[in-house]
Amino acid sequence: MPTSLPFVDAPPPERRDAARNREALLEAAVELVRSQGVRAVTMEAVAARAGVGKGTVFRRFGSREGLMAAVLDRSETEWQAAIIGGRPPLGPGAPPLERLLAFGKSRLLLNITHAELIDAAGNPVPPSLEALSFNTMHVRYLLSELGVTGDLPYLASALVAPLDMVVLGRRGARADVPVDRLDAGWADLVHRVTGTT
Amino acid sequence: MPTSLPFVDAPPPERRDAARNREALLEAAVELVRSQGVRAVTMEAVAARAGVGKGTVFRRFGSREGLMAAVLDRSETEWQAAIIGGRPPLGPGAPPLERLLAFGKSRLLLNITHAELIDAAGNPVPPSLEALSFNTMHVRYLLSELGVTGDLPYLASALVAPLDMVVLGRRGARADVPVDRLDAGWADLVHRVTGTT
DNA sequence: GGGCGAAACGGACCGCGGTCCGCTTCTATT
DNA sequence: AATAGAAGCGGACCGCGGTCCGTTTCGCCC
Repeated sequence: MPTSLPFVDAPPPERRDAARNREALLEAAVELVRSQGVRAVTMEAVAARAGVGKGTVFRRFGSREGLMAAVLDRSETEWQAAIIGGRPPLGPGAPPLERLLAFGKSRLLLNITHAELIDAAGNPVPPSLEALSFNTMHVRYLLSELGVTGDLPYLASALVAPLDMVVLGRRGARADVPVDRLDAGWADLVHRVTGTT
Repeated sequence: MPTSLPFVDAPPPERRDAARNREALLEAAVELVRSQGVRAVTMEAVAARAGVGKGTVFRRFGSREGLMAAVLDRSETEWQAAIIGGRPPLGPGAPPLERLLAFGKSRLLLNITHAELIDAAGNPVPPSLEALSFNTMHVRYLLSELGVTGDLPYLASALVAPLDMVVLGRRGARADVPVDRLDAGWADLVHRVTGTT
């Protein structure tokens, strides 16, 4: 008798050695980022440090971007938890507008902090319905709470975009603009879009 | 006696062979893009097609991104001319709001058309005050014409961002969203930001 | 035309991301 | 414990972006 009843059609679990290697690789990657910066994280270096072959890194994470995304995922998950179930004004409990502004500021800071990593993580793999990222979903929800009408998915993307631009640094705001100003600018943008004062 | 008086401190002109090679390389690159797509444009392929060495390509364009930017520059310049001095509503003559909306639609289409190329061109080289790209400068100007007050540089970037997001495809709108909707969404955004109906 | 310094050239070379495939290790089953 | 077949492994190999430096070409001046 199996120790736990599997869900029907559940994908077979990861083999034990595979899981061990995944963990070792992730830890190696995190440590390399911490000690030598994102640029030093080559697939071979990570493999060597984890004591496995290069092929294994690619099997587990698919690509360098995938590996970076996995590294990023740790802090990102934590942050998302703070949004979903944390304390106000980031988490539920505060009025929507306040939450929205807090979200923007927090996301901005996070983007700046993890700029290199986010950049190295690139686009998430699936080119399909990932349009509904966590960020846009959340903003979209807050907009609806605020009673904003219109193409909410689009408006949400449009609001999130300037926050990301800072990181991508592409044809837009530059890093030498002080954070306060970016934050203030975004707040103004939010007010204009939501029609609040 | 020199055939033309040089400007003071003007950088020495390009040597004749250098100019010839630049032209040949650019033509080779354009032709490769046209016939085989952006992905096929490897530095070695371009060099071979132009009948020069690989090193020359790098000397002229610095990097693959630089080369792509140079290729892109051709159509981009033409487009910019249409904005600056073309016929209304894109060019001067139409009311600012109309121009702004025309700009958005046009830019959106252009971004979609040249998506691969723009992506391959990456960030422009100088990480300095390039905050003032042509697009943001123009939007900023139109906003001021509309009498919008506030942090105009920021608002301009924020408006341009969603247009670019389509291309970068990052954590935002996806390619499978119909263009009309992107256009309509952007128009709505403009109205909200500018406080117009 | 000849000579000279500077600019440009070209291709061998390097590092890294990514693939491939023969070999090893795990685990379910009896 | 033995076994079989699937899952995982690893490192040789490839292609491309980018660098380097000895050689060639250019164009100015005599």
